[in-house]
Amino acid sequence: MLGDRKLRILEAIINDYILTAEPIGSRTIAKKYNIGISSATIRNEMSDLEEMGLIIQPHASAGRIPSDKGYRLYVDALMESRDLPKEQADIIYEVIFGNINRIDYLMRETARAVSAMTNYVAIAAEPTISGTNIRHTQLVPIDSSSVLLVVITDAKAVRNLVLAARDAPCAEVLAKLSEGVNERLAEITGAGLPPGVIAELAAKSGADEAFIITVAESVRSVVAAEDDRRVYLSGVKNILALPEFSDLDRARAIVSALDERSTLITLLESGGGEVGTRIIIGSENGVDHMRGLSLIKANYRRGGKPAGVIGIIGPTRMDYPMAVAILRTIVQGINEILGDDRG
Amino acid sequence: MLGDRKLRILEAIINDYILTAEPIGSRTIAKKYNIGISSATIRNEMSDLEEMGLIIQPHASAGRIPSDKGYRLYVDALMESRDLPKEQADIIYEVIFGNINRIDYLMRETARAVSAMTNYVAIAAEPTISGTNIRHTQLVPIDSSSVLLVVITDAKAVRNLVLAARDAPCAEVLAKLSEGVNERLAEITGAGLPPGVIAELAAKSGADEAFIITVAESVRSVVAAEDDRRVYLSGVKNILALPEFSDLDRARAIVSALDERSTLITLLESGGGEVGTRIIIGSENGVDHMRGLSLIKANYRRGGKPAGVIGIIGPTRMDYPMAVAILRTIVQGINEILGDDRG
DNA sequence: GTTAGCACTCACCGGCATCGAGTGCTAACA
DNA sequence: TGTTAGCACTCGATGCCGGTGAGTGCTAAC
Repeated sequence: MLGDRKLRILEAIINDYILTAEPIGSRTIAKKYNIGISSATIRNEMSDLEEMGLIIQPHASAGRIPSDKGYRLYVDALMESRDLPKEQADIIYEVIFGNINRIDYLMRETARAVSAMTNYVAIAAEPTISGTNIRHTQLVPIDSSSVLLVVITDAKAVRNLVLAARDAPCAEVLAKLSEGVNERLAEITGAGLPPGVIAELAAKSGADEAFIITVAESVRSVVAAEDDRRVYLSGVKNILALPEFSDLDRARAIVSALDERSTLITLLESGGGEVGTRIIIGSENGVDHMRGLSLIKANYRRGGKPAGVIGIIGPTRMDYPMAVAILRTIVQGINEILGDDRG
Repeated sequence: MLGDRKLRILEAIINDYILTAEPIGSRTIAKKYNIGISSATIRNEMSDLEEMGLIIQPHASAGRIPSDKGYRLYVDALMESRDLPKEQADIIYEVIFGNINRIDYLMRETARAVSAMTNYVAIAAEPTISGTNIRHTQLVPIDSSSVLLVVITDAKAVRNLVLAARDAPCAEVLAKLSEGVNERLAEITGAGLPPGVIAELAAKSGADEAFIITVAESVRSVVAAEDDRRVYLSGVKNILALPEFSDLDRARAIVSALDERSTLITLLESGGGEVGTRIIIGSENGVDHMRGLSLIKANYRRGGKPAGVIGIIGPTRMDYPMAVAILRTIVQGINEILGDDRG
């Protein structure tokens, strides 16, 4: 049915299209990729491939381009993974280890490095808080009318929240209250806040009950805030440089989509949160404006729990082997850093 | 020299060009804006205006468009400031007060609201840390090998830094160390770190000297990190919708420029950091790719010190009165929140 | 000083012919 | 039966051409 020769022709079409972004004809294949058969034979095979839906003819007298289905076959069966050249891997590790102690820096610089290396769009996102556990909270005095609440999760994500208070408690009280909140984290973040806990915390710390309630609600709100994750995007300009988006309307649609945080998050959620590298081709993603784009994403983790996601967005004809190799190297590096959890 | 009639013609040209983005001819002015003189007379006046460099003829047989110099005159002398309709002001206040306790939320949502209301690009940035004073630091335990350092400035900006430590001190020690660091902030952030301070902190807290040095260096690095400010950008898509950027190359240049954090920061720095609203027209900004764009920016402040900046980026023919009105309302709202500093 | 009239310029648009890449089909060949 | 050469056909891209209309500058009259 799908003989070896057909596969090699499909591969040739895809490889050429990745390079040139132009429809490719039978004669070109025969000349450039010496498969040892004539253009006429290739024409017959291409006709079959088109019937199978693996390639498409954009208009009657043009060459063929791969369809989404064709790419799917390619990444699933044909593509061979590639190792990154050492220099590139070194750059990645340099970026990662140079930003160890700043999770936001790490994400930002990683996204930057990826977009620079691939010439596609890179996207990085922190994990959602909800679902993971809170490891620690801390109240920090700012001034007489405001207090900073710091929340740290198992995945080392940090959230800050400034609380307004009529008369903010002094540093000592805040320290005791922090301690108390940490001891009772399960209750505070749990379903129904038992009333006894408030009283207990008040007794222990000496803080106002109203203030304690504010704190408790704030901690809960942090956990509940699904959309409160930083998303880092880099390389939008690269998309505009691609020939397939020289149509201004398409370009506008893409930029609009990338301009919208919620779209990005939807995109990153698509295809689930499991481990490993996932490739989402063309219209497989849920976002309509992103038809001509593919997404390669990988989740990184800390202590077995998902800790964030990194993705590469490019045209469907993107260089999948290269992008996958880069993504794998990065996730490995980040896991290495996050993983040294000796606690 | 620059008679009243000439000014009215210039104003008509600018107003029309703001609306239509098309070169405007003498006949149109005569018909649409009944100034009471014929198109021939207007032609003569326009010829004079062009000689003065206030308007430009894009090509021989086209109408005139305002030059950067023309806009300058307009915003400096002709433009009358406008008050925002109540509904719009209400939206702004709602956004601001709905995000009081999250400085990053506040910036993000404000930028979003501004870009939605103006149909231009909105940009918001935290202040640089350096130059302002640190109000408080706090060490928070994460796990056995890492500690979170929280730094709060006078402007309520918060920075987090995860420190790696071979054996992280326990919560109690960290609390004492935090206290000590806060007492000695001036020395720690000052020019040369006196060696006695380290020993003193070690004695007081019981922490390792090596760890204390790490902490001190980290606090100093936060102060030194000029570029460590969050920049929020919203509405890039709006730029692409403008007719003047239907040329793909121009669009690419703009998106590239906006894609680059450093460009944005340069842009926001241009024109100094003083109070009030500042309008930077066309090529007056330092960034070359931004020739066709104007920036309106305003610094907001807390307790008399600069606390960040908000800007609107649009085409040179942007609706300046509207943008200025929106910006003023926002800055007022933010100052109101940040200003309630009873400490 | 203002206005009417006029010749001139030039971007824009639609129509038209040309060109070339690529296909599908048929017939011949191994 | 699979492969190949040849050929007519399709259709987007390119470039040329003339018409159209908006707008100007200049001159002469009011």
